[in-house]
Amino acid sequence: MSKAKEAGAGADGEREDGFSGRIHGSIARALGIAIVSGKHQPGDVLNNEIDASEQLHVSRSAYREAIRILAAKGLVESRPKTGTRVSPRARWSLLDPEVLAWFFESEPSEAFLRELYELRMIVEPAAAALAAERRDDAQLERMRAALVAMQHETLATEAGRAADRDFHDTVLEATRNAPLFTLSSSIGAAVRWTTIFKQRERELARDPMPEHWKVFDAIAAGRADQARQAMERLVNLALDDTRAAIERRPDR
Amino acid sequence: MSKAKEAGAGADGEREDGFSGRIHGSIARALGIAIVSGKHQPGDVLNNEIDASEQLHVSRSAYREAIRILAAKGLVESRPKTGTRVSPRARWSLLDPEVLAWFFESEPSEAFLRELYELRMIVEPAAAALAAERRDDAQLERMRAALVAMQHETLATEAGRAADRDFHDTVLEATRNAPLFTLSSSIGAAVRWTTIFKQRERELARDPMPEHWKVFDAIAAGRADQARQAMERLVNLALDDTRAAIERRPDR
DNA sequence: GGCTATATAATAGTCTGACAAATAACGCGG
DNA sequence: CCGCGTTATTTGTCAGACTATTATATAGCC
Repeated sequence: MSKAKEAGAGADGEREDGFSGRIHGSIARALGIAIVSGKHQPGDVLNNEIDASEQLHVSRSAYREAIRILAAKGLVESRPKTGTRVSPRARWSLLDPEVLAWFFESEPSEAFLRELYELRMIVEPAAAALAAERRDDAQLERMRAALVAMQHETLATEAGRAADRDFHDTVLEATRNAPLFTLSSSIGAAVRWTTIFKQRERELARDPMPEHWKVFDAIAAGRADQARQAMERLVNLALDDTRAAIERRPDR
Repeated sequence: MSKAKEAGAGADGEREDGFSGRIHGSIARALGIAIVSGKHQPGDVLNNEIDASEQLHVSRSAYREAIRILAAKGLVESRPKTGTRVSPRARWSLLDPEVLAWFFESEPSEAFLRELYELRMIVEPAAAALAAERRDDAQLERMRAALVAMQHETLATEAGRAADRDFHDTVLEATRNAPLFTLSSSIGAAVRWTTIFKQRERELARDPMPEHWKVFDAIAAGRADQARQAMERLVNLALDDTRAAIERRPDR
């Protein structure tokens, strides 16, 4: 009863958007989702800071910090007198992990998914080829361990998915190319959110292990072209499964 | 005497870091550069908000907003009691346009440049191939116009460089792949900062127009493979010139 | 009448100072 | 030696006032 702030509850407070932690973070998230989902279109002007912060029942500074986050990711742009408006899509940092996550929170469009896979199809095979030339023994060992774990756990368990992630991350790390690593890592993580979806749909999609092992073998043997082709098949396989899952459930 | 704030001047204020505009922006920039240049290493803890904002002669809120920007780009992470610390490099948004710009402000390492070109070498040829399949007439016309302008102005003038940018941007746009567009656009812009450098060094580097026209012709003809190969040669050419410029002036 | 300089108003930007919440580190007691 | 509450430090949040910027409207000038 002492702290009037957040006990509030009832019908007025509208900040029960899930978890939270920091207020500015959750507001940025909420606004970010509203933007990438098209609820706020590029060009739209947001409410001024005073009104907006009042409606959200937060202080102006917290709201402003949220806006700074969105601005840093290219989603909005603020200027005095004009206000804060949603930036054109071309400026959005579409590969930022958080932005990507926001996309996947409100069922991304099929077109966007396709584009993401297309990018993955460009980047990951090339990464595998580089990895074949540059990996060291320790990395190779981590890849093998990850695949073994993945095989035992399958993609149905969290541990299995973690192992999958670990394998791909190690491949990227082995390219010794930092920008490539961050890029592909974001995409991979985002796309792999659909793995759960995919898994839920078709009882168990095609077994991905053979293709994974082929990638591994090629990298271990130092055969760049072979690694590239194997990774191409692997991504294509994932794309097929995801596409099938989407077509079977066009629930919106 | 009324406004005690910014008259200050003299030897105490240390915020003359170039242009500015918004304070939080310039502080984010300054800190960002300090981080990407290695002045603040990953793991390092920044001064607490009160001390830091005092040292910079800004309010705590302005400083906090700067930190939010850096956090949004993955450069730092703050938690109560522990403070704000520089994140491991793996979390940095290396492809964010601003982060990239900060890198290029403090002479990026040769290794980083190499990695960027490597990524460009992966992405841009693939983009050219897609563009060959998907471009429409209007885009084709813009590419031609850009190349004509580029040919007249040469890369020595700002107008010429703008035309170059325009050509590459249109190629990317023609892929009709938004993530690919933002990605390659950032890289291209960043790498093209070195064009000035490159141009300054060798009186005039090799004429880039023939390769540009070959890319254009292939895209116009709808020959994906040919476009890919032409773009490969183009990027390779740029890489060679840049490398030559770096080796000739290892001034730091 | 059309153009330019100026006033106006609306908005983000900044500052100050206080209090709240989280949590790592410490110390106390079992 | 280990668990558990206490404390200190730091970020997080709040409130309200004032400043700077700029788009728009207005008035003045040619």
